[in-house]
Amino acid sequence: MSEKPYHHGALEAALMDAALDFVQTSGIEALTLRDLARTLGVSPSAVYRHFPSRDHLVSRVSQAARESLADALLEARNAVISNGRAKRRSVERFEAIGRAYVVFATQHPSLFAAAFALCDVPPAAEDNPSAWSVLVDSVEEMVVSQAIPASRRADAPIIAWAGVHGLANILTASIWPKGYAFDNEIDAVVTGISRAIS
Amino acid sequence: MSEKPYHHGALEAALMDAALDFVQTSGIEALTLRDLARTLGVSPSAVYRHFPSRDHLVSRVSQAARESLADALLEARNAVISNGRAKRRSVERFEAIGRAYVVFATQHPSLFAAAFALCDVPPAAEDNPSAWSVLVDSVEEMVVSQAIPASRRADAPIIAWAGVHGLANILTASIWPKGYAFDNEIDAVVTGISRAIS
DNA sequence: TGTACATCAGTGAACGCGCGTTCACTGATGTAC
DNA sequence: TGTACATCAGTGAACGCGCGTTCACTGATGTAC
Repeated sequence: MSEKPYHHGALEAALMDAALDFVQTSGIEALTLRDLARTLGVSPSAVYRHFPSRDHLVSRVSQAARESLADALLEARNAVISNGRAKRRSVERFEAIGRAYVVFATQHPSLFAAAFALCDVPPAAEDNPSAWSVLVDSVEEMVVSQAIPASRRADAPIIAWAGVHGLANILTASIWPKGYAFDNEIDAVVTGISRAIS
Repeated sequence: MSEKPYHHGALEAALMDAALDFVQTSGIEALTLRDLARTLGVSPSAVYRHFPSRDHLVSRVSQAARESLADALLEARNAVISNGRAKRRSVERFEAIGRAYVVFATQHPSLFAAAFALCDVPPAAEDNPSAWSVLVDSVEEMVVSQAIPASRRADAPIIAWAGVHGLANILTASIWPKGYAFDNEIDAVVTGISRAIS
């Protein structure tokens, strides 16, 4: 470690990394410019060279969280090795995305919450990759393979997203009703979604 | 207005009312003891006569929000006038609950968020009424009327809750994907749930 | 019914804290000739 | 290749702010006799 590690260095990237680290353990609401600067051994005002305000930083971090969720979905979808035909295969890929959505949320609850945190500053660019696009593409794949009827094309994405997003929130917000223990809530919801859109 | 409106008065109830009012417009995270006291014309320390800490107040407010959600569900369910038989009627009541859940969220987004806010202080009593109980009862009603198979009894509540909770969050968090406008997203999800559990 | 006293719901000043942001600045880096 | 200068990414002190909570207190209410 040099004494001036970021002078004319990659402070912006380091800020993003440190912010994401922090968010994973403490949540995005607790994210603080001063604490972040402290972590990197930099003065609070240095942050303003790279972000106009805390809100802009938060917006960027939130987007990064969304993109890493989307990455996880793509990875899970691409990992599916199906020995079925196109029809069966398209459904397996779709269900892999759904499962991955909930798994990501339970494994990184604070990151998941940050991804959908309310934010005054709109994102400067589109999400890349975008979880919504991954979902819509997957539905289209199922329509093409005739796994689901074309008439469900419009509604299937919102039905699917609502299901996994709801389960993800329920599981991560620790609002699970007491006395009810499901081992297979992910399976129940994902297969329920498949029935709903068939 | 007397000069000492709450001296030996109903400060606790007034605090809860004012807190719920505040939360509806500004969100529960922004709720502040000092601001609340200011609103009621009372000193900040007076609040400590009724709540050991801010977190305890927040916990109570969150529970009150959950209970008013449950009230809305019951009201919607009881308002259903069905001229069908028990089987059809039980489904109509079930779907009314689902719609009411999402409608409540869109009409009172901050209250809805407060209902499920993370909270260090656990509720002192059970929710009364409890939205989860309303849902479970409704599923049971459908099983008894043979609207859904008994084999779905265990999974139906979580499938249904996930669906409406997800849609409610998506609609109120203003994370709706741009370029997609649904008029009937509530219908799509509620009827999707019915298919999923049939 | 009146009085002495205990209880209890408030007051108001103070505490320590950490935040986001601004400002004048410094010193390293990059550039033109 | 060396030098003069502009640019730019940092520093560090300061600002105003409002928070949750504590404390010794006061004065109204309720109670026993």
